[in-house]
Amino acid sequence: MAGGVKTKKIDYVKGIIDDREHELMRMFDKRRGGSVVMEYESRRLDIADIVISDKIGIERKGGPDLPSSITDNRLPDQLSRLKEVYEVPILMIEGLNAQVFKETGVNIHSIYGYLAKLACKREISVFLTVDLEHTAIAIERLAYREQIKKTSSVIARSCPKKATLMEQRVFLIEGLLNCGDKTAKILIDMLGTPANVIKAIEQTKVLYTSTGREKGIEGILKQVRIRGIGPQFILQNKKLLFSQEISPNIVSKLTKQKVQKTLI
Amino acid sequence: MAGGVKTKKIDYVKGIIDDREHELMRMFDKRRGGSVVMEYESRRLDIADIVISDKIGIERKGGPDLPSSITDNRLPDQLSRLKEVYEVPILMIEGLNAQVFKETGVNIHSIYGYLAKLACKREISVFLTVDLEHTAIAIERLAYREQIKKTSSVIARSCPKKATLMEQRVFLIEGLLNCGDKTAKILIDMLGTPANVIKAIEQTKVLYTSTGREKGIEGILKQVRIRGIGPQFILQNKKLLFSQEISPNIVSKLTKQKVQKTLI
DNA sequence: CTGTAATCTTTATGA
DNA sequence: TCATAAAGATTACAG
Repeated sequence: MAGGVKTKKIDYVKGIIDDREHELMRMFDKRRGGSVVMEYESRRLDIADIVISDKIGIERKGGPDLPSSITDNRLPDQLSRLKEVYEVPILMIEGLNAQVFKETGVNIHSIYGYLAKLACKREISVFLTVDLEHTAIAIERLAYREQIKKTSSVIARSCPKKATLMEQRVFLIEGLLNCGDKTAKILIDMLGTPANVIKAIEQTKVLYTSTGREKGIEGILKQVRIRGIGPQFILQNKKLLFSQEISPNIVSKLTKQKVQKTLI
Repeated sequence: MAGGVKTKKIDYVKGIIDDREHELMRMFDKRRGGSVVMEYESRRLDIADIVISDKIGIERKGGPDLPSSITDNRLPDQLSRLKEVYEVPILMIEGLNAQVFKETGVNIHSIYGYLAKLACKREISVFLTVDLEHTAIAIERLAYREQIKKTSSVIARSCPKKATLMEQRVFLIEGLLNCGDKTAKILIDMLGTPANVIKAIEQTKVLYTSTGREKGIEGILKQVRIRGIGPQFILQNKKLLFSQEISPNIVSKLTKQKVQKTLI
């Protein structure tokens, strides 16, 4: 191992930083060498301080600067523009501590009142960091999540390799919408295999009243009388399993079409 | 003004506080006399630490406690319950400072990684305070806003999106054997829908050498050239999806056969 | 949640 | 065809 060229894995993320944010850029430079490195582009930005993707725009606000920027209405203005442009607008507050409140003569109530408003309206995500370095780390993490990790990984679905076949099947079917282990177990048990469960969902029809409201279901799954399997279950999972309406884009469209065409 | 009985205007707000939050209650007691006084009720709460209305539930987390509660999955659990019950779930982080990070052995990246996730998903509001007193102030402000001011407080429920359809699909396909988020994402992307992935697995054959060793695969998935999809992947998942060789027994065999027979 | 190490699978290469 | 090594992905575990 000694002398070996054991290469550590490095992920590169991109971002655009307002050209006035000198310290932040220096900090990113300094942090090169970590497991995630930020390859930023410096540019004059009107709306945000840092942009990570089309969706995510960040307004960075130093703790000492926060109170005054609230009272003179600068921050609310910036944020209202931010939220109009970015789907995920983030206010990043850096280094807010007791000291800050001591020094500024601003009424504490106005500051927390404003933060309370943000929390209630839920239009902006508030992100707090301790100091400049942590701000950089936080931005790296946001970029990593947005650019590298992408797939939700909402719950890391690690099905133990040593599980029985039945357990693995239940686990798979649990991935359906509105389906916990209980429902999954019964479905597998009734229909035999996961493939049959899929097929059953495909072949089950939703019945409507004359006014267009869902009335019930018709088909195989009607006979499986368990709570939780009704029109909603069928509709949602049909969409999940079969709907073609989405346009993903990792691979070239041509290759994709070629591959999909070979499916019978 | 001197000697006059000019009564200061006082607003009274109400809240329910978990009976284990002693310091917080003491702090509210101490603050009586301010322009907003909290008339709290102490009660054992299961899912929040402070409740301000049927809409707003607050989970209070001390800075020093934050890192560990993330790594052992306590916080994610608490928050997921919180957001199920309250329309406006709030995580209140108190006294997060440099000291805190020094003391815990937890990786900084983990903490900001989790906060980044919260910010991106926008399911809960994060509220930061400097210390206990400020936590009390913040809660007063929230309550004031909700109970007294009332104006337009309630959220626009902007993006209720729990997860995108794509994420749900990846989640489902991850249930296959030897399939993590990477492989799942590519499969969905290539084949369009989960149903197509299943179909593709069904239609892919495993090739053997004359001596009976697995040589490769033939079919649609051959064209999806990614590491991780070979004979093993096909064999294991075919068994998972299609093999009928198992006999579970929740339901009577007769019913089961009747149901399965109706599948085309 | 992140980092790292261990394990497994496919793929490329050489005999 | 077999054997081995390299590359990539997933799983398990610790902090």
